[in-house]
Amino acid sequence: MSKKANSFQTPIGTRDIQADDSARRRALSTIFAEEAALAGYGELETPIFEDIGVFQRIGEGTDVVRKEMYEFTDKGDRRMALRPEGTAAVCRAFVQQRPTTPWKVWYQGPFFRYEAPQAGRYRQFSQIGTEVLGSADADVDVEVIALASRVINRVGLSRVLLVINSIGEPEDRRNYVEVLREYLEGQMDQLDPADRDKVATHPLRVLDSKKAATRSVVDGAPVITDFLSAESRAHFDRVQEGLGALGIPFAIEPRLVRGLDYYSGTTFEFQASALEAAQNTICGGGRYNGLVEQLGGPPTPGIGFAMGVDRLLLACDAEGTFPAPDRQVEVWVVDVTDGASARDLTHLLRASGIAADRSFDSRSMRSQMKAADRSGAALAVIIGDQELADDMVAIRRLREISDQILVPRSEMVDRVRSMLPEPA
RNA sequence: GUGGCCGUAGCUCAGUUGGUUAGAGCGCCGGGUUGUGAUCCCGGAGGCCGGGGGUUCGAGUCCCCUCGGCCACCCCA
Repeated sequence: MSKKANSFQTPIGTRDIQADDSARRRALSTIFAEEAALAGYGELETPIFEDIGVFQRIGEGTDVVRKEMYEFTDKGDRRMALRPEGTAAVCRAFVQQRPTTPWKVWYQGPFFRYEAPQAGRYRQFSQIGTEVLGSADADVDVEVIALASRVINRVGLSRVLLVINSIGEPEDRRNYVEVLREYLEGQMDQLDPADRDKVATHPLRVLDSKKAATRSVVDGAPVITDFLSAESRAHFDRVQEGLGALGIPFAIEPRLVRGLDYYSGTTFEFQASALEAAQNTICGGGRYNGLVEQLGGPPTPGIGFAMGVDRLLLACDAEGTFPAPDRQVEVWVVDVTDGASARDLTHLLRASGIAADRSFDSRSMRSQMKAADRSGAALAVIIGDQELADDMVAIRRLREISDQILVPRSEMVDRVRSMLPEPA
């Protein structure tokens, strides 16, 4: 909500992500990094902003470049844009660095799209993804899909559907689009009015319309899979065979078209059925065999996917899985003298690898004990005037009724360690 | 960009047909005899009722504008 005129809040569609949420995101990114490393992928960091031309290559006709980019002119009069997605930047990096192929990378970070926010959609959002450049082998498609699948399984998501399709090579698609357009033009008056002008500009987009009227027309439409060349067909068959061999369930969806113009060949999406919301695609990707060339590189096949972190976590919430990790401290140091002991002992505990915290501002013992209890710490280390004078500390178990023990200050770390429960 | 719903304490909300100093729960701070928590009891801080304008003797309550939030379309992760 808007506050006083002289205060600020996050821009529309952005938010502050605090402790529990950020810890969860870090955990997800750790899982992803592990799986990527197991499959031989290295992390690639590209700039948050690039020359706007890099992103314009993802499709002059797409909304993403037409009206959703955060564009600006820098002080050197260069036209720049905040990155709206990851693939184009990875291809730019490939062209610039010319690594040996196959080049297998993964990336993570914030992306930006100027859209009206809604469930699972923000202006600054977070994606984790991979790209493989330089191999047209269908087994790469399988490997990439398997990686996404592994991550989805590891966060505990079970109600997820993998749908795949092949939209063929450009020639296949041109033939298909021609037939599709003819079909749609013949049924123009049956289509939902909102979809009619797409027939001329983006007939493929009509296929995934949500309008009931349009859907019934689309149900009878010719399917792309009937227009694939023998080569595309064989590739797609090999992908299906591979997924079957790895035990990854999937469904073929001939109407699955993806929104970015650079896609060709295999396309796929993981859809979370736990999400009632309109944004149930938690991961989407596919092949793009012409993008590197468009960015000034040699003809190079590529494939990759992007996972929407925000949506993935929404799906986890809906399934009640992947809770935020514990970030409780193990020991709370209560010091009712002048705070110097708390200062020194928390430092000592931390240096010994034990998570420790304390109260500040000379709170009363009662207040400090309350804080200790609330913190979730298993133990309280207590120092009063008596302990200080005797060079001792009291250690008390929290979260249960117990007596406290008195130990020499020099033995504190060892005693604390022995009283702490085994790390999980 | 279009449409629907909504905007009262840090959080979740209540505020009767417009009527005196705007409430609750949770949270926070302090206290319940001098140094001990999670229960209980007492007390306290904290709101120009998102902002601006209007109607009225009087507006958190009605009207307009604006900003913001949520959701949907569109698009996409």
